Parts: sequence; C-alpha cells; structure tokens
Amino acid sequence: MRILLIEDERELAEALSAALGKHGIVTDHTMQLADAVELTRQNGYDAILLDRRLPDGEGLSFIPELRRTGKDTPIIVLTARNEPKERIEGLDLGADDYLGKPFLVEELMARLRAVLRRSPELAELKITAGRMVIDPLHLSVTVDAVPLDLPRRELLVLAALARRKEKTVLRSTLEAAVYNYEEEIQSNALDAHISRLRKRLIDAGAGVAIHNIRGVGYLMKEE
Amino acid sequence: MRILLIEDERELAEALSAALGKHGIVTDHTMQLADAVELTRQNGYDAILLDRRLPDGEGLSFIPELRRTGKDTPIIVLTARNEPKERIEGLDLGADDYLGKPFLVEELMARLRAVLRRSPELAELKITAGRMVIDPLHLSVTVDAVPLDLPRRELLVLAALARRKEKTVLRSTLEAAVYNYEEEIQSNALDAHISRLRKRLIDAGAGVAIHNIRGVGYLMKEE
DNA sequence: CCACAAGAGTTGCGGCAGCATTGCGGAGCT
DNA sequence: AGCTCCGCAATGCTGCCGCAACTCTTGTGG
Repeated sequence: MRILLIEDERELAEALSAALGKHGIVTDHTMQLADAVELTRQNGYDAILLDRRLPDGEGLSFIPELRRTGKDTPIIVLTARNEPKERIEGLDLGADDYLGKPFLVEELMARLRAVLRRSPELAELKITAGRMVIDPLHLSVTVDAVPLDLPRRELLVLAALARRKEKTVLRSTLEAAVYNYEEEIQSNALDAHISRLRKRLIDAGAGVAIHNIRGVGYLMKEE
Repeated sequence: MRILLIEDERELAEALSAALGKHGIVTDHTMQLADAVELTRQNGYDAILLDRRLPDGEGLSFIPELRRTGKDTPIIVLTARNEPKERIEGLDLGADDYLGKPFLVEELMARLRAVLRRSPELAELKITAGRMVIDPLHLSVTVDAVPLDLPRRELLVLAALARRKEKTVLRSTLEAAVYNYEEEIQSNALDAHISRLRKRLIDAGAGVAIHNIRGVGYLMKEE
C-alpha cells in the first residue's frame, strides 16, 4: 500500500508518515503541487492525501488535473478550511472525502480504509496464495487459518509478491513497496528480506516459493 | 462495547458517560446531529442513544438518515417528550426503544442489554477463550466457572482480544476499545494493562496467552 | 569446458525502536 | 482512612533490520 501526501507543513507530514508507516503504508511526500502530477505519473498510488493551502496554489486544483490524466485514485482532502460550503466545494470537485484539521490519525486511518474499500482495484482485500491468506489492510497472514506473524518489512515484500503471484515483480517494484524515496538503501537489504522470508515460509509450510529472475526481479509460485 | 450518545445537556451527558463507563461501556459524545452521521461512519457503534430536542434539529430525523447508510445499529431514544403519541412516532421511525426522562441508569442499562441481545452481530454474548468465559454485557469473566474479577480497563482489553482470538488485533483497535476520543493517552498505558493482565491470566490459569506482534498489535492464543 | 564476473544468497553484528515491567502518586470508592 | 485502579515514566530487554563480509549461482566469452 502506497500513498502520496501533498502537504506543506513539514511537521505534520512527518508525523503522518510515521503513523501511516505503522499501519504498513508507505508514504511519498511532496510540498508542492508542481511535483505532484509527476509523482502520480511514475508511481501509481493507492490513495492521495491533499492539503488545500499550498505554497504554489490551491490544492483542489490538483483534482481535475489528476482526473484529466485518466486516474481515479481516491483523494482525501486534509485542510483547516472546514466550513460546510468548502466541504461541498471539495467533494463536488471529485474528492472522495474531506477531513478538517486538526484530526486524529485514527480517524484518517478509518476514512482511508473506507475509501479503499470502495475502490474496485483493491477488491483484493484478501490475497490468497498457496495456503496463505494475506490481509494487507490489517497486516495479517494466516497459513491454513493459523496466524503467522511476520516482521513488517517482510510482510510488505510478501504482499507485493503475492498480489502478483505467478508473475515476475521487478526488483524496483519491490523496493518501492517497502521503502519510500526518502529511505534510501545502499545495501542488499531487500535480498536479506527475501532470504529470511523464504526461510519462514518454508517453516510455516506456506505452499509457495519465491524464485529469482536474474537481473529482473522475483516471482512467487504456488506449489 | 462502544456507544454513541447524542445529547445536548452537558451535565446529563457526563453523568451518563460516567455511569456507562462503570459498566464497561465506552461512550463517544456529541451534542450535534451534524457530527453524528460522521461519527457513525468511522466508528461502528454497538448502539446509539439519541435525544430528541437538539440545538440543530429534531433528533428523530437522524434515524432514517442513519438507516439510509445501511446501518441497523440499535437506537434508543431518550427524551422528555414522552407522550404515547410521541413514543409511537419514534418507534415507527425505526427506534428500537424509547425511554422518557427522567430515568434510572439501571433501567437504561437493562434496556440496552435487551436491545443488544436482539442484535445478531453481538450474538457473541458470551465469548469463550481457553478456560475462560467472558460476558461483556455483564462484565464478568469466569475460569472453569470460577469468577475472576478484573479491573475494568483490563477487562475491556481482554474482551477485545478474546473476541478476535487467534487473530492479530491492531494496537489502535485496542485503544479504541478502551478509550473514547476525548481521553487521549500519552504514555504506554495500554502496555501496562497488557502486562498486568498477562500476570493475572497466568495466576488464574486462564489457558490463554497474549502475544505481541511487533509494530502491529497483539494476538491472543489458546494453549 | 573452463575462467571470470556480476548478480543473488546467507549470516553475524550492532544500533535502535518498540515492548515489558514495575514503583509511584493522584483520584475515586467504600 | 484505607483500598484499588490506572496513568505515567524510568528502566531494562527483545527483535527488527540495515549493513557488510563472504559464499554460491548463473551466464558469457574464449
């Protein structure tokens, strides 16, 4: 799960990013509208959190701009401008939800879940692979209904592979599923995750195997 | 157990909230209809207590509004308008019960229990886990039929975990089960509850264990 | 078919974030 | 007053995970 946060208050952005991270959500952050379109073009987010007052303009203007590129990514507007009239304005422009500041992170999470539930692409609320069932929204994995607890990062790798099982997943795609562009890694951390994950999957009898496609990425196969 | 109280008399609201709290019910409170729909969307209450005379309108109008969103949460109307004709009006609009002010808290509790008993979602009137039987409506726990008395908050944590035994429960879900949105906690109070609860469960030989899922939440397993 | 290089796999280490435990003191109940 | 509950914070502990060293695998060219 990956979202884009468009917000110019650095402190709020960092707090949000940390909080979302604990729910297994990877957050990319930009402070400017100018970058936002570019980012959505490259990355394909599951949702977008949008501030209204931004240094380079009114955030709402981003909504039609995004829709024009054919994307219907859910958008939640976060703003201090919370009069009924302003809410209506935002929703009519195509926002999926509208949340006044200040807000509780838990409220945001709940709304995010609600919005994603409606989104058809993520009807994969449960992913099954081999004997596993993965619930990425609640961060849980079971093997034959027995819960299997995995470290967060390994779980993210697993989910990314299982979501596209039987297909190769680019190495870069996997990295994107686990790290945002601020957390750079300069080692084989991903390989290490894969290695440890494989071991755990065997121990648990998960009924899947992770194959390597040299120079390209990885591939999950059911057995 | 979590309910929403829609009531504009602050004093009554606080008294009720306190009284319900002693019965292990977490109460969210709003004085306005305007917020109520919003709150139900995020929180999924087990029941709603509704006043008729509210600053922004007739409380009853909330009932069809809620039903239209597909929720059939039980609603109890609390009001000074207690003529037979008014009662009928309320019930016909879809309220599950109608209680004239003033009333005894005990009567309210009894009606609440009655209403909840009918609710299919809470057919889990008794939760069993290991050697325990938990009755969240009457706030009791027994181990092999021997009563075990637990502090209120620990009991709430226990019930929340037992209700979803063998599954991970998000940390935030547990917090929501124990605290309403006005009581914020800025410490590891939850961890402390877990710790003390664990000790008591061992002493009592409850036949369950609470495991931690690092960065995610907790998980109750039977032994 | 061998040599070699580059990518992939494995594993121990260490820093650190999140968790567990517990004493303290205020608040509320009897 | 004496009790329990429970939030708070100090302390110690655990395990995640980035890192890097080293080995193993695979593909290529001679």
